[in-house]
Amino acid sequence: MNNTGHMSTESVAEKLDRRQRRTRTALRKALMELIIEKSFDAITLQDIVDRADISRATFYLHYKDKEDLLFKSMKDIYDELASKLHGIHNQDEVQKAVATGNHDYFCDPTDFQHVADHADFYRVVLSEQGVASFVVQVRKYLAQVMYTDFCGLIEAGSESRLPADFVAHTLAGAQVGAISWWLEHGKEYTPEQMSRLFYYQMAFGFWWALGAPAGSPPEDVNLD
Amino acid sequence: MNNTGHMSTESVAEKLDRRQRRTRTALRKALMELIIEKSFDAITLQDIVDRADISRATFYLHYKDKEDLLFKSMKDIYDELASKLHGIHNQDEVQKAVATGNHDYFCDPTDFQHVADHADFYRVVLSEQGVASFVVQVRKYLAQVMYTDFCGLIEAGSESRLPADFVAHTLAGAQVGAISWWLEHGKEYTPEQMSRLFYYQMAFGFWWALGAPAGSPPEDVNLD
DNA sequence: AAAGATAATGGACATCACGTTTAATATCTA
DNA sequence: TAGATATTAAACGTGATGTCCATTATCTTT
Repeated sequence: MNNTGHMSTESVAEKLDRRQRRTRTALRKALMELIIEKSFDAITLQDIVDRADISRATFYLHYKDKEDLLFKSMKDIYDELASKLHGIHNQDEVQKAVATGNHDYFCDPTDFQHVADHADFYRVVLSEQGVASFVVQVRKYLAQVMYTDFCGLIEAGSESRLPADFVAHTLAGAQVGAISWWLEHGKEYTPEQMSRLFYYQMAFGFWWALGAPAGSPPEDVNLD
Repeated sequence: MNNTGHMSTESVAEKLDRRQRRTRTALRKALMELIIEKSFDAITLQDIVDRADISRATFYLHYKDKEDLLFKSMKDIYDELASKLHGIHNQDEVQKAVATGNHDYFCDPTDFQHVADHADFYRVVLSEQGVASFVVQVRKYLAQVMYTDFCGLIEAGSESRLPADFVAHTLAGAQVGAISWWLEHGKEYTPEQMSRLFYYQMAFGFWWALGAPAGSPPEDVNLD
């Protein structure tokens, strides 16, 4: 644990010794390969170093254990998504979108495109054989992004009928559900189509989605 | 693995030797205690048998490994939920509800009440320290229940604008998100209130939830 | 290209949890 | 009570873990 910095991989990769870069790359590649072959729990440290062709002693010079490797590997993918979403989802953008009536803002295929780019990884890691911490982290991250959106939306003048963070976490869960469904059953849909399905569903509700008569939603929510 | 039948626990408990009943009860109780104390991965088999005061040899007479014990223990809780939902969610009931305009049917606190009854368990097992297979199983189970509802709803005469199984999986994910949020941040809400929040959110969509102008939803969905 | 610095290596090691086996003991059911 | 069956402690082999060290390979810098 003497060489393991806390900086994001790519950004400072140049500062690392070429040998260290090679080691880390090989280990992460090996883990990603293995994780789409069998469940994370079933992967042994020896599996990883064998696949990477790195000695076990070297592994411990870089990572604490296989969880540590997993988290730092996931961070790469996670950062990629974050950087794609960065700059898009902030209160200014939301208010601009609302002001101009730009629905496309809320119907953005970035998320689904990102998942499609890492389909094998997400399919496994979000599955029953997957990693609980990752599933939950993804949901929380999405919830946070959505919360920003909704706060911007509310700032734009509307008065929320339900707690914004409740809505955010609910929608984040919905998106994880949609993604999981997509990876397992919805292969015929493109990322663009998925984002449209998802937006329509969440924006207008299931009565509309199912073409059923909803009755009038209440003007105010009374929880008593 | 010679004594481990496939039947649900309670129903045939009487047929087991009293000693076997005692052993299994002790082991399941021990696991449930441990699982709310630390992550499932961190629980060792020795922890379980120590807590249960059962010898390790005996454990293996009943269960294959700790995963096996977990799944059979979870099945108790799972069956409890299933039996509560049984009879409520079938196409006849849905059609009756739609025909009589009974919104309460879709706004049923059973799920949230069940979660509240096992709050400690769900809080841990749905968390980052939790068990991926359980999170996914719960979501899939809820999706299946909802799918039945929606098929009944569509049978009742409406024409769906979005794929019913997509809607089901999305809503199931949303409910998991709502439950997780509730267990961590929404303690002030009762199960009844949660079911109301959830119904309103999912039934009428986030534009309504946030009190923002939605514009008109499209009459038909065009995915091209 | 050489020298000094640093990383990777294989191998050995103690440790731990696992899963199985045994003969003896405790507890059930009939 | 007797026979059947479940539980038990103890010991064992196995395989994965994490650490250490002396040696070798590879880098970076000059």
